[in-house]
Amino acid sequence: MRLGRPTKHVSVKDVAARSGVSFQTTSKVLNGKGSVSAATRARILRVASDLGYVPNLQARSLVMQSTHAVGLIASDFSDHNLSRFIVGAEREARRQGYAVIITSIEPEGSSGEYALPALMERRVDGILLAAPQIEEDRAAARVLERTVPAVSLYRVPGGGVSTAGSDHELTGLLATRHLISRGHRVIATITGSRKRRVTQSRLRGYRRALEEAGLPFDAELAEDGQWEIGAAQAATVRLIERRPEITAIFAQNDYMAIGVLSALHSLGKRVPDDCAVVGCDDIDMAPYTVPPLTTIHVPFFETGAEAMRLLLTMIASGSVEPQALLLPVHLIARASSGGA
Amino acid sequence: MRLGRPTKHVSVKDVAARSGVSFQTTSKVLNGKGSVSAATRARILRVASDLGYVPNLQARSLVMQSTHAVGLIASDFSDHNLSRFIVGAEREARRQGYAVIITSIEPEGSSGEYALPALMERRVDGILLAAPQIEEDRAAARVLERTVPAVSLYRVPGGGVSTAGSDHELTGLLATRHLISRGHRVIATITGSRKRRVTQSRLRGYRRALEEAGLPFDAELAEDGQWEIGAAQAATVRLIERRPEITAIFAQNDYMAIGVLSALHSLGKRVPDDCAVVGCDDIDMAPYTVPPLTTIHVPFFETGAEAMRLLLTMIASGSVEPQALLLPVHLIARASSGGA
DNA sequence: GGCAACTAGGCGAACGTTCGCTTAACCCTC
DNA sequence: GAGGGTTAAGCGAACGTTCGCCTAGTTGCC
Repeated sequence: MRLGRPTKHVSVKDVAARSGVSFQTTSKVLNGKGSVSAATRARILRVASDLGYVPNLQARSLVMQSTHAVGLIASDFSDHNLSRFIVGAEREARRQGYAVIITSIEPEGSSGEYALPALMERRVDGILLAAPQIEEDRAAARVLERTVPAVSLYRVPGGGVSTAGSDHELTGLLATRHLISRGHRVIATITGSRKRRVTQSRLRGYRRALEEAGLPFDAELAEDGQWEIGAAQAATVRLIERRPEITAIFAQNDYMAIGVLSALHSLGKRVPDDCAVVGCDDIDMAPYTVPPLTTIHVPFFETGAEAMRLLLTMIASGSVEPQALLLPVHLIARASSGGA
Repeated sequence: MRLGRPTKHVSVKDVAARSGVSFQTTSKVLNGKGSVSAATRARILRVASDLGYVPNLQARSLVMQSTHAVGLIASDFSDHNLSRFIVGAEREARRQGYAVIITSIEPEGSSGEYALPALMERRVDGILLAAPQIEEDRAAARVLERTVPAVSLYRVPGGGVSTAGSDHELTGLLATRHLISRGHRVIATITGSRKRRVTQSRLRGYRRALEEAGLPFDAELAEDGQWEIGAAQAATVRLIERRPEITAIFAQNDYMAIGVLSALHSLGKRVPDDCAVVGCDDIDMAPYTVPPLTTIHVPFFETGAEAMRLLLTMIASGSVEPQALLLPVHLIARASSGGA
């Protein structure tokens, strides 16, 4: 049984006292700076390890004026794509010796309300934004432009903040082109939340592909699925009832595509024979849906890593010119579009 | 266009200088301590807000000897269940004004190697462990027992660390009982990694249910699916080929259950008529698989919140008696077991 | 009108670092 | 043997806070 409080932390002064030198000399040794004789250096190092010395980064960052920590503001960690992004970002940060402080914000919440001030208080060296709410948060945008380097997954009002993401228009384009090349002429689409930029970009890609093929755009073929399985399922039912001649559906993400598959199944439609389905994102479940889902691979992991890399570069260089990173996407053909 | 570096942070001294008082008095006002006249209090607050003063938590924690930050060590954020857990934990931490620093560790990595020292350097007040590797990491366990309050999702060697989790044996029991009550007699199971405790607990529940019903346990009916869709799919094929009389499969998580569904589909077996399927975890996709998946609901979100609550209580009270939190689970019957 | 009690605010120290400057001792060199 | 250069180590200050103690000035009371 343990009794009492965890052991007190040992400081550089404790190490110094035990080795009979000043604490500044100890600091020099521990940082490999200044000139210290081999004998005392060895002695100090031994004592430090004996005592279990662990440097206090709080104190260090106070004098260094840099915490080597970045903040990550996310809307919802349990979103699968977002968590891939976070994994990529965290790993890159770790590789470069940065800590990551996370704060999630509620779906309706603004980042300026809690998350941003909380991170500023902790004096993070930079901020990675992965919350779509920022697209409408002018107050937060103003703060971000002035105070700390930031990279966002979504466009920040004013455009003064760097962004990183994949080519969403290309995503819509590739998906729709694929369906057209398979001979489909009546292609419906289920979109994410309409007010989001991703949605608009992917929709633009969809329309461009139709145009290329000389097919008309029909607003009745586009339903709002709000990024949710259930909503997409309902949207699919509405779509098919309204327009039975539909032979293909492009869902703006794989989650919704799963809802589409589920709806088609319950309507007695065979996939891909009666209706083909293409999703977006390439979640790791995509190869295992029934039937396996054709989708556009979106490099979330790499986006996270690249976004973090950009952020850390900005921090290191002190540069503030906003950049816009755009990562490529590609189609993965599986059975749901008669693909493989 | 922005030019130059982000603005320098304003300190309590800056505020003091502008208000014509000592910085200590400013500190008092900002913290609501000590007695200050209404006039100067108002003046100081105005100046602070004009200058955009943001307290520096680094400096504060240096003197307070507490960072109000906790570390979270996870194996893989993109694991859906884990991210639910993290969301719950983060939200509870935020509610209580704590920051969360995340570090993930690679599948083979030990937490002692990087994650633990990194968090100790940052002087976190406590650590939440969500990495199964800890079950075999004696070195990390030793560090944890001595230095900092911790709560783990997995049992830590030595047992000196509090744990939080759901009742895994009950999980296996409920799932198997359900299948038995539906008339099944040859029930296979697909397990997670064999060396993990969860796997053993769920397996124990499975065996207990069989025993209760007077059914024999047959090792040939238990296949290792390693928590992965693909492996589960392959395992299902092996299982069905070896024992065509199987009429039900209990998968130790929903991911693997999806692999099972996919395998059964490709084998031409109808679910639930030819073979019933039950999963575990109740991921949000479970209602939308084809057919909808019967599963055991595991409260990951609540587990995260409760684990964090326990951790913060331990921190606040200075108590170190290890506790073990066990959250209840329940069955959700859907079509894959002929349920609803 | 003298003394206690309170109020408003100042001051010094501490938390654990890093950094630049100074000092003491030693070794060369002319 | 005096001067200059080098090396090893110490010292003071700073980073931005909080905290306890001290001191003037005001008020209240008998």
